[in-house]
Amino acid sequence: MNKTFKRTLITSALPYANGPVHIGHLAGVYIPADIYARYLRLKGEEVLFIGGSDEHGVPIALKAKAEGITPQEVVDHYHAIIKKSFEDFGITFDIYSRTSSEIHHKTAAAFFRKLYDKGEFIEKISEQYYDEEARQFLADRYITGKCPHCGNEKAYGDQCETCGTSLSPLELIGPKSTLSGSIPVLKETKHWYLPLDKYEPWLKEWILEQHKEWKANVYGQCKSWLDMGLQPRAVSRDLDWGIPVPIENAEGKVLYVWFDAPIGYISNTIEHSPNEWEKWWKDETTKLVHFIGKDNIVFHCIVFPSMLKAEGTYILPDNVPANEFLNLEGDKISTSRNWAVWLHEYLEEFPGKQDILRYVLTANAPETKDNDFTWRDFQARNNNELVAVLGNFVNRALVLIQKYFGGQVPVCGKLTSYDKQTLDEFSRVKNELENYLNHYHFREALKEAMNMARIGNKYLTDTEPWKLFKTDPERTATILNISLQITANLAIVFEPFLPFTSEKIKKMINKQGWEWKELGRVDLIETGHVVNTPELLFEKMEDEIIDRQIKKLQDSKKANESKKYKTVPVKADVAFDDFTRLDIRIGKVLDCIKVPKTDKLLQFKIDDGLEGRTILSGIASYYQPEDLIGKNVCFIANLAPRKIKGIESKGMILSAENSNGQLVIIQPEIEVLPGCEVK
RNA sequence: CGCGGGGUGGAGCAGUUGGUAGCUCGUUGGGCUCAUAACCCAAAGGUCGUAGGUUCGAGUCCUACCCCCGCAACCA
Repeated sequence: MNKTFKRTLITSALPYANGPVHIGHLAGVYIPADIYARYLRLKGEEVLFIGGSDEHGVPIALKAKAEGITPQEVVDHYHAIIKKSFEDFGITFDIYSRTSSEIHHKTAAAFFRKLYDKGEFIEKISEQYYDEEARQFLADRYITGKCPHCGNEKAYGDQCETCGTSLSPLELIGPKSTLSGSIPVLKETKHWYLPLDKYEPWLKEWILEQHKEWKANVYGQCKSWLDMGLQPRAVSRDLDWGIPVPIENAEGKVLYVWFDAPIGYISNTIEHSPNEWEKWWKDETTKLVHFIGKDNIVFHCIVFPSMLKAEGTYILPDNVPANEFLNLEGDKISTSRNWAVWLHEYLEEFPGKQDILRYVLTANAPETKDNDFTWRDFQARNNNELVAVLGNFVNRALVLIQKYFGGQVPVCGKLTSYDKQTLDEFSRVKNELENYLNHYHFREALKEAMNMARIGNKYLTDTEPWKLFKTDPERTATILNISLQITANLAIVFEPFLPFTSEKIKKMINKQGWEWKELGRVDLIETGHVVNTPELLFEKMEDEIIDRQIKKLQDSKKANESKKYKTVPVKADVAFDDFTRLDIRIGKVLDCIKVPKTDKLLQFKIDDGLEGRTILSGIASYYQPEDLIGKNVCFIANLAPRKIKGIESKGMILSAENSNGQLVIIQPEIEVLPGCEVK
């Protein structure tokens, strides 16, 4: 904590190159990282800001297969889009590289090899499902089968979405590969594990004792993991896309993505400065900061540090300011559902308006909890804050100078106590601002920056130079001189947040480049200097533009749903006799309650015309229990009973699954007696 | 009793080590007219999720409960 650092190494999570990047990426990781990097550079500190694409792993391999191209072609495509999006948004990476690069392959392999030679890995042989048709081992997620708990036919190898229990692929009844549809076979495979349990005592000391200052969400997450106890984690996979495991007899095995990806930070540093990269990674006076989203906390706080520790010569992160998630119009951002604002599309539709998005995403950044991005909020913040406060002040100051002094900076006379008070206020805000930035509170920092513009507006309104000009031109000169100095200060203070705007201001006042330490000075622009004709920094955003964006989102969602929905092929024929063995009936819901401690389960008491029965059904997400009471439902009466959550369920309530996954119960068209058979 | 984060005026959020709640936007009224009907001032509006407890005093500590979000090999 009390360490004095000489330089700062900033890393930002490597985006996965199987799709473009959206506002969530920007808000959670890249904008905060960029603000921090720009701020430190402006202070004249030595900074290196690292980014890059994460290009290995199963999903990319699968996407390539599905599209009939090579994985390299997939990542080439998205890497280019992602890289350009970041550039266009002014994310000032010192290097943005990629994990498919040769240098990364070499670095990651060497890293693995060193740990291997040091004996830091455990070797384990286990049985895993293998798809003989696709000729590869299957990740848990790519195996489906019947859930042993609730009987759902479409449970995944890692989890059953219907009853929510987590599974291992071996538990699935009748497993099937989602790749080829074939039945996978168990095959022995050898993998290397990093024994995280070995590092547990050290991690506890390092995080829980020495880094109490980490953000609550980060610290809490780590504590939770450490308290639960750590398990060895596999660092290799059976796959043909990735970095080959660099030891003998390891054909067909690659480094697992999470092992390879963080090493990308190192490789990219080497690529950027091959001769002095070690000063960034192996010198205790370097401050290492990882900017990530909350899904990456465990990798960056527990796994990667353990890797670095095992290697032995690297420094560890000083802080990991992870953000929570950004939602969009009330819904989770989702690539597969196309519920997102894509950066490359935003840039096309709002050319030159990067700073508006940078502003909105910073002002509403999910720093302490998940936040919501809405287009209405986007519009309001643009119109009421950027236009009305910042843009307006700069415009006022410059227009007044044009009007009264022909654009030539007038003499600053004696300062009144009000002038001094204003400037004092300025330095107070400056201190606050720095404090926030130093502690990664970018949302608050931005608010303080805006306060500087507010101070400017208030200053003009209070001093009323337009009234004074006739009677007291000297005083007017002083006021406008100060107003212009304030404008120059705004150019400095907004540089980390709104770099394009800052640049525009500098252009208008016909000046270039100040350092952060000059913030608060009132002699930034000398008397007699000529400023350029002012133009508007921001424009009002009309309703139609916003409405169009909202409509676009809704349309793409709809299109996506109908496109995605495919009628499932009809299953193999069954004999009539088999059909008659199934006893389907109508029952009346006597009572319905939610099963405690579950998300999806409803417990039904059904009048079946006999002694009544209890049935559990996983439809709580779609129905209020009380709404179902008194309804007729269709159920299978002779399904073997099964205990779920300790309650015996006798039968199964039938429902139809809509394209969006919604379950809708089947009801008879008119009221029928409980216990009627369905034929 | 799985774990973590969150639950503060209409909306979005601050509240550092406990001392009777702040900010931005919105609303209402007023002022001003240099400015993109922008700006400035003022007011209204909160029993800080609920119930207990510790304390002279709690949004801030403790206990229980409720609600929202997320939770490891796809995703910031």
